[in-house]
Amino acid sequence: MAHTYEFPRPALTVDCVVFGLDDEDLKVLLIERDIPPYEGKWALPGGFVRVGEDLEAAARRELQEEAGVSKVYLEQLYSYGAPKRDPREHVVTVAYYALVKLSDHQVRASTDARSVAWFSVDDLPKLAFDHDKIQRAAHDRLRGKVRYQPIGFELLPDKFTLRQLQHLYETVLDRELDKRNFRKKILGMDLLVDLNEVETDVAHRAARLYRFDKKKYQRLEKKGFNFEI
Amino acid sequence: MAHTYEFPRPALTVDCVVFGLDDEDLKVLLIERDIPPYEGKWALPGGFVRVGEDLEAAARRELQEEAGVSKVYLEQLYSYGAPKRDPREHVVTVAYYALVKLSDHQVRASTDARSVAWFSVDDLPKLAFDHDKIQRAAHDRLRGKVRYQPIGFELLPDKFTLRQLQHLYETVLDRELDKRNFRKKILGMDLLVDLNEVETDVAHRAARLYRFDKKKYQRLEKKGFNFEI
DNA sequence: CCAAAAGTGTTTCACGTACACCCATGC
DNA sequence: GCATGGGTGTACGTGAAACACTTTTGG
Repeated sequence: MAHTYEFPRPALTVDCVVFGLDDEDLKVLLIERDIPPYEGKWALPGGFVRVGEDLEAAARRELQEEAGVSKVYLEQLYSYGAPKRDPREHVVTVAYYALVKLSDHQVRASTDARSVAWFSVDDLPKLAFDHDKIQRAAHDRLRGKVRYQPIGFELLPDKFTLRQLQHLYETVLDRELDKRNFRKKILGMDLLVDLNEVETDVAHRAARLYRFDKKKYQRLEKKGFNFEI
Repeated sequence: MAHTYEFPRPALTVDCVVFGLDDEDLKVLLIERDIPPYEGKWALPGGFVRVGEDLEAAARRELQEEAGVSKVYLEQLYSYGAPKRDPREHVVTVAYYALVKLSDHQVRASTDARSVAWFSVDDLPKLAFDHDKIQRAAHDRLRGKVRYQPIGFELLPDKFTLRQLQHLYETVLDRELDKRNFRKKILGMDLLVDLNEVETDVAHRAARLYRFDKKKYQRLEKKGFNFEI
C-alpha cells in the first residue's frame, strides 16, 4: 500500500544510545545490522517513527523490539537531519539516550535475528551512519547532566553501596573523587535512605546498602533544592 | 506533482522562538497566521523542512522568509511529535531558539503579507498549536544556559555598558543582582574589552562602553575555562 | 544645585579541597 | 593475622554574598 503527499518529505526515525554500567566501565548497547545499508555493521537501536506515534513512544517501542529493553530512563538528546546522513535518502532522526540498570537487564539476545551486545564506551567499533557522532553527544550530555540531576541512580541497582555510587561518578566523569568528600556531600543532601543492610559475598568488610529517595528529591526540587556532585 | 512512499510518514517542520531584549523586558517574535488552521492566531515563525535541506538551514530560511531575520545565534531546542499537536495530520517539529540584537533588527514587516510583532514574554497572546509549550521550553533553556555560556551578548549591541549587561541578566534570570559583585565577577573574567568610549545622550554621567572578546573566550574555553554568572 | 546613575572595597561566611588512620570482615 | 576495602574529621583557602558612599554629568 502506497502513500502519496503533495510535497516530498524526509523520512523520520528515532535512535537510542543506551548506557549501562558494570564494575569495569560505562557500556553502550549496539545492534548488528542485518540489512543494507551498513549491513553487518554495529549501530544504535532505532527505527522509523509511525504515523500517529509519539516520538518517545517510538523510541521505547524500538528499544523493546530490537533490544528487549523496557522501563528505562529515557530522554531526548538532539535531532539530526543532515541530508546525506543516510545514503538512501534524506532521513531525519530524533536521538534519545537511555540509562538502564545492567543488573536488571541481563545481556539477552534480541527478539529478532540481529545480535545485540554491550560495548565499552572507550572501545566502540565504528558505527553505521552518523551514530558515532550521536553516541559522543549522548556521552557528553550524560557527563554534563549527571552532576546536576540525580540521573546516575538509574544506572545502579535499587540498593547500592556508597562505593558503587562513587565508582559511577568516577566512571562517568572520568576522574577520581575523594572518598571522604564524596560521602560527606552525598550524605549531606540527606537523599539516601540507609537500609540497615549490608552487601553480601564480598571478601572484606561489607558496605552498607542505600536507596535513593526519589520522592523526597522531587519534593525538595520544587522548593528550589539543587542536586549537585 | 505528487510524491509516493511505501509507508506513510509524519510531516516535518521547524519552528523558532526568537528572543530580543529592549530596555523594558525580554521579547518574543511572533507571526500572525493567514491560513488555517489557527488562522488569525499568533504563532512561532516556522515551516516545512524541504527534502535535502539541513534542519538548521530550514530554520534560518524560515526566519528570513517569515520575519526578515538573518545572521542570528540559533540553537536547537527540542523536537515535538505528539500525534495530535497539529489538527490536520501528524506533524513533527524540530524547535530552535534564536537570540537577536534588537538594536540591529528593527521590527520590520515580513516579506509576505503576514504581520510580525514583538511581544513581551510576560504578556504573550495565546499561541497556535503547542507553541506556548515550545516558547516556555525555550525560555527555560535560555534562563538555564545564559548563566553558563556567554550567549547573553547575542542579545546586546556590539558595544554595551555594564549597566545594560547587568540588566540583561536581571531580566532573563528574573532576579536582582548586586551591582558591585556583578561588575567584580564579569570584569574579573577579563573577557570584556574596554573601548574607552562612553555612551551618549544620557541625562546623567555616561557609562563606559565594552565589547565581548569572543575570540579570547574561545581560546580560554579550550583550556578548560568556564564562564559563569 | 539637584537628580540620576556610574563607579568603587572590605568583611563575613560557606563550601570545596586536601589529607591519613583505624575498623570490620573473610579467608 | 593479613589483605581488602569500609568508614570517619579537621584545617585551609577560595569565592560568593552582603553592604554604602563618593563621583560625574546633564539639565
